Amino acid sequence: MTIILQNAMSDTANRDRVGELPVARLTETDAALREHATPVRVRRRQRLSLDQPTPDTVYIVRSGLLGIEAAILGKPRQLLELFYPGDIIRRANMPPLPNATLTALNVSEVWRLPARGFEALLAANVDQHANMQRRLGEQHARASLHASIIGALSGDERFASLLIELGLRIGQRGAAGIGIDNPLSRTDIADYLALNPDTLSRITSRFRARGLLVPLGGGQILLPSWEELCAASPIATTLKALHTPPG
Amino acid sequence: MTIILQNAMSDTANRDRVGELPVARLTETDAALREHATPVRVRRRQRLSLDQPTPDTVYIVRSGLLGIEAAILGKPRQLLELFYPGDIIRRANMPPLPNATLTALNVSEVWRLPARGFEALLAANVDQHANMQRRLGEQHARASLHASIIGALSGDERFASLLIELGLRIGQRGAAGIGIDNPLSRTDIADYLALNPDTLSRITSRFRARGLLVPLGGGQILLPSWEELCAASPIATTLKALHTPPG
DNA sequence: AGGGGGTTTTGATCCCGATCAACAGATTTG
DNA sequence: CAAATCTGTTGATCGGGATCAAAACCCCCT
Repeated sequence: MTIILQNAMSDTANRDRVGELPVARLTETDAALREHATPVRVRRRQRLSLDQPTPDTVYIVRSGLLGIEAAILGKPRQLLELFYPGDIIRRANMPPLPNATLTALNVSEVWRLPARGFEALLAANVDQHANMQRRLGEQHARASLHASIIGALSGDERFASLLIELGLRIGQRGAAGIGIDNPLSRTDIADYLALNPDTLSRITSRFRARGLLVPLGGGQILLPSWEELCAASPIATTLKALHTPPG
Repeated sequence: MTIILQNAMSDTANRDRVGELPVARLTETDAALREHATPVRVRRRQRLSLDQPTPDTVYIVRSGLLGIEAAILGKPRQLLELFYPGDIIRRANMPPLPNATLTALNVSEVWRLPARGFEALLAANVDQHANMQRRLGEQHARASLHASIIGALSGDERFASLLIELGLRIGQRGAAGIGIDNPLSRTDIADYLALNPDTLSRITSRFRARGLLVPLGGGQILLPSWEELCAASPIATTLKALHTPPG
């Protein structure tokens, strides 16, 4: 089982992804952006300033996974949003909470460009503008859905929803199920789902017992039954719509 | 106390608002939009379709208060987002949940325009584009903050946060405190804060006992002590930043 | 005044997830 | 290798909000 999965993962070229490609494809749109952008490679856990160097910097995710962390007063840390390849990150789109920081949850590459340059690029090209508008719209929808998830779903349902999201985004279909490489840490997941780590641990045990989740060492997990997993989340179809590219 | 408040409210021209004007001012930007838009006047509780008549219709709020309602499966109905004058509403920015509908929470006026026309307008005018971009960014930030509120704050803190938001947006400063006219129904508030009506009732009783909230008949409420109210929410400063116009 | 239907309130109880504490691995450090 | 530290697990207990049911209050009627 493990071997099959690792084969699938080492074979980067042929892997049959469930969701989007991990690295955004380089289209003409990207090429135009690229000219004005500074590529930044970040390691795991590295923080990116949102207020430096220019007042409003725009980041575009090329590969990897990033997230916005914030904390309210004496409340536990929260992971407000996850960013996947193609996503657009800017301070103005995030709540002005103190200590809001952009953190790489995995080794990632982002393109940094000043807000002015970004706006100018959009103005110059109609297609590009529509494309970015669509992406920003999707991200808004995801933020809104996240509130819905946290507000209405039980712990188990929230966790199932996250697994579905990760499966669609960074999952790789193997013979034994869908494998996910290098996911969030336990604490990250707890902060994202507004649960505490203790509770999350109980939930994962329950999922393991139900056969929905198989931990393979090294931060890799396997989802043996996609159908059952989807049945465990009341918003599976919505997640599929939001996390699968329209193609 | 009541008399003072009603004076303040009947005197529409001179009222000293805490937050934004209830009706967006008619700037040049608006004038350009106006040419391509169909004004729609809606009554309380009226629903607006988001998928009709064109696949992606854009609404711009001119006055009043609207909200997105949605429900997950057997879960209780949720109020995902509130829209104030100047806000931009489009289907693509909302999660593709079944039964997601745009509802007027108060008598309102919106401008309806087809997505294509909206995009074309933005492309034509740089200032307009920047302005809309800023508004959409703010709305995204509010959606994200809402997830944060629901995920991290207690019932009392959530309610205090909502009162602060409403005070900033539609509150009117009077001698006895800040008055709010025609707020959301009990159920609306509960759905927005991800609480159930029973719990919300207990919270309001508590607020009344603490002297933070005075109900005046006819859907009007009074916030006698703005400072104490702000102290009851850990995100008061963030709310002020998001719900006060930069001017 | 007296109904009648809806909403808000209140009381009693329950349950999910938080909290606290102790322990087990894993990783780092001397 | 052992000490230290961080992360994840498990058990016991607690509490905030949910749930259910009944009473009180509104508002509109005629």
